[in-house]
Amino acid sequence: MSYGDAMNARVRSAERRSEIVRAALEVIAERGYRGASLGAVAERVGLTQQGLLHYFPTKDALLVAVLEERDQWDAVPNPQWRVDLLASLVEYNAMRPAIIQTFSALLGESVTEGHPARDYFAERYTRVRSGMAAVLRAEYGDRLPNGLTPERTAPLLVAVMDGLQYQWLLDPESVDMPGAFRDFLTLLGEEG
Amino acid sequence: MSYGDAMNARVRSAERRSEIVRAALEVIAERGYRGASLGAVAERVGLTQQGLLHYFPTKDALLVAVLEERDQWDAVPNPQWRVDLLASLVEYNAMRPAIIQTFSALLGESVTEGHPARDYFAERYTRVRSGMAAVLRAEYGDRLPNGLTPERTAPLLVAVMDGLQYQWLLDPESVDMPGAFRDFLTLLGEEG
DNA sequence: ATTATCTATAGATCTATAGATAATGC
DNA sequence: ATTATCTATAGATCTATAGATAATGC
Repeated sequence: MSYGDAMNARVRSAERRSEIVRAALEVIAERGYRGASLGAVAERVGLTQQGLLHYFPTKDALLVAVLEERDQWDAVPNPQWRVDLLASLVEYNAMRPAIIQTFSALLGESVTEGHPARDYFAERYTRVRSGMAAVLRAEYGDRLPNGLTPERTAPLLVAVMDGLQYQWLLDPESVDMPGAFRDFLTLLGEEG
Repeated sequence: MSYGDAMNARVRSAERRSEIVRAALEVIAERGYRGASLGAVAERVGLTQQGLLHYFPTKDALLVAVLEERDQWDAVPNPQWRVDLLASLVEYNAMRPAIIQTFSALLGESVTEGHPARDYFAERYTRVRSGMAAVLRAEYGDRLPNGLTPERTAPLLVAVMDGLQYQWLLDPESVDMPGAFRDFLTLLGEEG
């Protein structure tokens, strides 16, 4: 008996769902959310579009699953982190263009009106900024060497990460994303 | 006779085209490029969708006009600029959420495969980075006070501008975009 | 003549619903 | 019984082409 035979229905269904989510990540990377069709996602997992709707009853439900997946994949920073771990994260990201492309495309779309991912990103950035502030405080205390507070530095840190991703996705040959990010960290760590 | 009567056909046609481009900017801000329909743009200028196609024969042709408009509106930085002019530019942007939203949405979409604005953005960032490097060199010489070269600092400067725009669009109450950008400039200007 | 605009419409999509059929699990 | 999947299809869009009509300009 194969491994597959030993699985019960619940497990198999969960696996199918995560297969579908993975396929959705790919299709969104290629075409954005609005441009991604259920049919294209379904085709990638060998289902018809209607078969896919058995697992996710609407297109928005599938997007929710994609966003939840992300929250698992890269947790919001916690104060245990140190700044040099962020540099490693950026290096790791540089090896996964597809996933970065998915979320960069979604972030861009999310600023348009009534976009289903808008609240998700707004809330996520609130959390990420305060998580980053905590990381900075744990590392430097209430003042960074350059004189700024952790709370004022956090949005800059996040902005640099996101902004570099766009430049890098558009022109990976010309933009050394991890190197540029380390340069930014150097700026933070120096005495003002 | 009214002003309108004095205009010749060429002028009137050019005005119509720029009305359409303005409407397209709005609709793209609301729905992105893929989500923007020609019909929605046409409606805003009191035309049918087919009437609009008289001025721009395809949807992509309209996008090209939108991108050209932008190049006029905010020219690529030139070395005459000083760093504090950039801070004013960011303050100016903070008064124009709609236009920032248009181009943030387009930038996000542009990283998806075969997007018609992709080459535009890739080339634009190449120009903007080298323009920014020139601005920084004019201000600081070959080394910034913090020790980085203008060429290594330019991508960071651009990333901060873009990244802050997303955070600010998603949550304008919580993000002081111009203030954060000035903080970043402080970081650049301090002795390392 | 040329320009501006309209109606009609072809041809592609896309999401979602309805309902059938086959396979799986208590 | 429930779960997985399919076919058929309604109902909305969307872009673009064809061709008519009205208005404008040499």
